[in-house]
Amino acid sequence: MQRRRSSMWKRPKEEIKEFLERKAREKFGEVPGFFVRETDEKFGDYASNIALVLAKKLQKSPGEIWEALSHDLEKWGGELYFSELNFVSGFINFKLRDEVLHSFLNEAAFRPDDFHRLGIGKGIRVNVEFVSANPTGPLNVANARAAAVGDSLVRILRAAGYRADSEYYVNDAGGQIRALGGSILWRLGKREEPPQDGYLGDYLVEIARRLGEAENELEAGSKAADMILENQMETLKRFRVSFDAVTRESSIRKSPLVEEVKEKLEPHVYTSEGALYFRSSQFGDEKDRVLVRSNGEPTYYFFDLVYHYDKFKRGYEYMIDLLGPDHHGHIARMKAGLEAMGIGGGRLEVLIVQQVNLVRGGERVVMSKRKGEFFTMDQLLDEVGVDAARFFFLLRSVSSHLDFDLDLARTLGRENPVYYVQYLHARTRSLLEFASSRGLSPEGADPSKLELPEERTILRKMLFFQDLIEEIARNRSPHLMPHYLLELASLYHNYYQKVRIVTEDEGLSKARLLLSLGVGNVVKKGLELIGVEAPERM
RNA sequence: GCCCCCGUAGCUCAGUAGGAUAGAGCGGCGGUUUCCUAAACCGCAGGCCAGAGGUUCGAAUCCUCUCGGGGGCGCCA
Repeated sequence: MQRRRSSMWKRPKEEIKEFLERKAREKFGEVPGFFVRETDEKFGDYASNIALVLAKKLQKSPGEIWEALSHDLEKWGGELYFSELNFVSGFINFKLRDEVLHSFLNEAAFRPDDFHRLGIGKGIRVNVEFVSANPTGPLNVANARAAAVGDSLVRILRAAGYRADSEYYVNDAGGQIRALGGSILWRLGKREEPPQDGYLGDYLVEIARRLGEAENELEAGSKAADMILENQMETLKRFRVSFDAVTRESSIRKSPLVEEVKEKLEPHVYTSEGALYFRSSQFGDEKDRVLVRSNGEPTYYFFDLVYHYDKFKRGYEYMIDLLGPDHHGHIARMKAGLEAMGIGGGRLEVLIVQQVNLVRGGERVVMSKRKGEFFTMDQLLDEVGVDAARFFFLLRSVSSHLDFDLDLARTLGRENPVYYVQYLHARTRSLLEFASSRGLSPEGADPSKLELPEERTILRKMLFFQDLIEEIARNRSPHLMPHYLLELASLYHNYYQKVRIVTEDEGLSKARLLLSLGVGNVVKKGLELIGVEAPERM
């Protein structure tokens, strides 16, 4: 990848935070955790609680802390950054100079591919594993949610400067593949009944037909799994999700790391009733777990440990796994295993992605997994399209159950948030086109002509885009992106309605076009980071 | 019984490494277009942040308990 031209731009929030931290340390020694973050417009642009936090620690009044810092703060940032600096009810409030906002506007307008990039990830390698569905059937809506969240998280981590990779784990070995194979043989008429834990969905009819012939369960199962995996990947590709790596359990089973993991865990195992147990309870799990069954077959858990060890060996500093709510019991034992192997449980972060309920006509769509009746990801995409699906899945925090309103997702209009945001982009583009037909462009515009309070509010919001990327990356909370975009869209739509952009005043028109270009670029980038298209026209 | 998630406006949800007067959308009601996209905008109404204690200068946010909804507790994955 080509190294991008670095810009003169420095993020005010970061600068302010660093300065406060340094100064406070000089004067008071250790500094407890404090924040600098965007604040309500009536207070300024950024606010910090450092005086409150230090006051508590040092048994002083916040006013004394402010007294000690204000002079240096004024001296350092008075020229560069702040037009106003004040101390209200314990908070230090910063109002940025308009020039700072204008400078970011130029970044957003004229460096549309780079204006959002941060260095906070410092090139740290992060592996994000998601979906990892069993290759026994089509992907469902829960997989779709995980795909939307995981893929967006990877995109945003990269924007923040992490070296993030996406990964898909395939459980193409073990009992379920035999069950799948048995189900295929049944469909091929080679056995009377499906296996007890077999798969009864109609999709296997087609798979069996394509397979044509199979000698035994295992052959049928593994070939069918390959076909199903291929179908899953096509669905994901359609959803604009691709993976940097697809790792198969079957290859993990053959890996030399199996022996290595055994050795690492050796000091922490014991045998009971013929099974090999790992003392995971000594590493924070609630009870010990079986690594090797009494029949000699290692458990899924064991291979999962090998798999994570493999990821670690591949050089990842952090491993983020997106799992379904039925896997929360898995977290403690995985961390315990990593801890025992000397990797450290802290390297593994598990995001439990809560369930999805489809809603149509105000009623929940009932799905019966047992009968093989479920709403597939493909059906969802057929019905609402990729953009709406991705946007809707991102709208809620992963820990919340999500009600997906199929009717709303297909609605064209204000009530459908995805169109509301996309429309903003289309609107700015068509505006620029219109202006261009009048010989007007944002090139060389003077942003200081943007004097309306509404304009400053929008500029401020644009500036927060970078802080948003930081927050999403740090807290693994991609759902903040659609919320931000909705807010920005609301500000601009409101402004557009109120103010004429292209007027007789050329200077002012150019400045407003510059603003529009910048807003459009921010929206486009924001949508791109969650995998949603930004149409030029609607 | 134990564990995880959730409980905030009529509905769906943001806000939870404690911070300033709790936000948004939808839905409801009432308005806006000779003008760059009305897939838009404006106004109004709507809250004991499930409940009770506690910690704190300060709690929707942290701790304890209770209630309600969902999910999980296998030598399945």
